[in-house]
Amino acid sequence: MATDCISPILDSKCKQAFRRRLLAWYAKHERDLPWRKSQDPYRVWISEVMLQQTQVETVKPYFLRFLKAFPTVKNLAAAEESQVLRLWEGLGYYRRARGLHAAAKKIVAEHGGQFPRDVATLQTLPGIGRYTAGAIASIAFNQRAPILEANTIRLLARLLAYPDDPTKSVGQRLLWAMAEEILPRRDVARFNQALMELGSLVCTPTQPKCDACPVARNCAAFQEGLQNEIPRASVKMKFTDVREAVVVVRKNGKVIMRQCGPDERWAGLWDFPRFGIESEGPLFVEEELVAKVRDQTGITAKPGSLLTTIKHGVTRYRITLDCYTAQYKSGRLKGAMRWIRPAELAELPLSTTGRKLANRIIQSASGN
DNA sequence: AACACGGGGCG
DNA sequence: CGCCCAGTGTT
Repeated sequence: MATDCISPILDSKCKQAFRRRLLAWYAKHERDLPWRKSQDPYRVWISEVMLQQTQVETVKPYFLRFLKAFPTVKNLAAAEESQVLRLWEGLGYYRRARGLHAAAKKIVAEHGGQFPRDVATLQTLPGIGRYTAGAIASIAFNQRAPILEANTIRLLARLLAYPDDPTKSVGQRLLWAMAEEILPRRDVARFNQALMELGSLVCTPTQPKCDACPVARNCAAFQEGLQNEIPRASVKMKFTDVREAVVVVRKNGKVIMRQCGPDERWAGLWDFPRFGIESEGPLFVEEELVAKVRDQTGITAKPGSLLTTIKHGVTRYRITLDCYTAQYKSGRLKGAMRWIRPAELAELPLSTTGRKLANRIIQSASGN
């Protein structure tokens, strides 16, 4: 066996056998996913961006709805950003939606509405990094471009029995090189998707189905019985607990909302007045609510009942969110704040917590 | 190299 | 409740 190979499967004969086994397996087990109906680069692009850090089952309904609203890159480029965000609502990582919209405009303006075909040019578009560029180039254009993402990191790490954290830069360098080494000359679109499919369906994070794996004989981890230890877990980020409050300030049936700025959480989405809570005890909390509502909105309001408490996580924060009502007393709205009617709430793009709250307001305004 | 960025699914 | 997910961009 050649000693300059990254792994046994990179020996050229083994490599060919590996590809053949993988493709044969994929021919049998390929899932029928909505974005596999065609190789239209627009559809591939939308799906790949939606799939960033988001599971296949979650993406399906969003993809179908999005494609119905914006069937082509021109439709997307011509859309209102708020409409794009509205269709993204609930999917998370909203910068992806803004990037998609900006990239669509750029493709129309600078590329005549035609998708770039090469990895380097694809990577100049917002929201398209090394993985997504490789995915579009290979899947839509069958270019010989490697990909590396959650499924294939795990798969390749096991094939190599790579003992360290494969998400660190050393491991990434190695695995990107391997992802390129194993690429076939043709059929790259199917090959790359087959790698991900195998990682997703067989080479799973826990309880990998090695007995059903077409390339178990190429897998160093399996040969050494290490499939449950590899890949080594990455250092986990620890959560910080924080308390936050949102306040539904009401006046003549309207509520105060604002659009989040470009450099903050939920950029482009609308939100209720929201802030951290430091004090303990209902009296001190009420005092803090009044002060922070006034500071943020310019309005003096009297806090009412605690509507609900929602727990959710954002990055490293574990947030306990208390939702209050409050009644307008005095003052004028400042900055980006707006009075919004309940009916308008339905049209604005909101975060998931914002939507939960908004639904209650819409309900109580229309129903009883 | 470390963080920020969401939210849901699953054991 | 902790881990994981078809990553990207900024610092």
